[in-house]
Amino acid sequence: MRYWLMKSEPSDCSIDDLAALPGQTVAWYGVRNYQARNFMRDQMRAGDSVLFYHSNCKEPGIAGIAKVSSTAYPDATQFDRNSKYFDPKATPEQPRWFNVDVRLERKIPLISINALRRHPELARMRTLQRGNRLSITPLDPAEWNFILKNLANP
DNA sequence: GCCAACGTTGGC
DNA sequence: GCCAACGTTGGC
Repeated sequence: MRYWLMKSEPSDCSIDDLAALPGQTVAWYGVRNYQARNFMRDQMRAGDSVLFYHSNCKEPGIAGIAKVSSTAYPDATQFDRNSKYFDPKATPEQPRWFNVDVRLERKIPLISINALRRHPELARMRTLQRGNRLSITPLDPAEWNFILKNLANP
């Protein structure tokens, strides 16, 4: 079982948007970065734990706890001409992009990026590194445990 | 809305 | 296969 941090722009899908969806589950479509795709396609399994992170917004930070609820399957938006995620080079026979489903476990009081930066235990998190842009990053179990124990208590 | 950092593209 | 130009990300 692995641990992940997944970024979502609240203007696109916020934690409250996720909570309002049927089954509180969302297809994590629209990832168009090969490294992030490979994480989903090759390493994610149902039951993996996820930190749901709000990015590119007024208060960036961890907004909830979630779980991966499916293995990866072809991202439907790559075939949709009307989608901004349409990829003319992708075909159903040779899909390029994949997504998993993510289900909300619980919303938590926002752990801001500043709060995360305050803890030396988390200094190695990819999301906190300068210039990091990956929207999906693995977490060390120790980082997950630290955050859950110290920062995400109900 | 600025801009540094990074990924991708495409000419050569 | 190099690398300059370009587009995107995302914190500030």
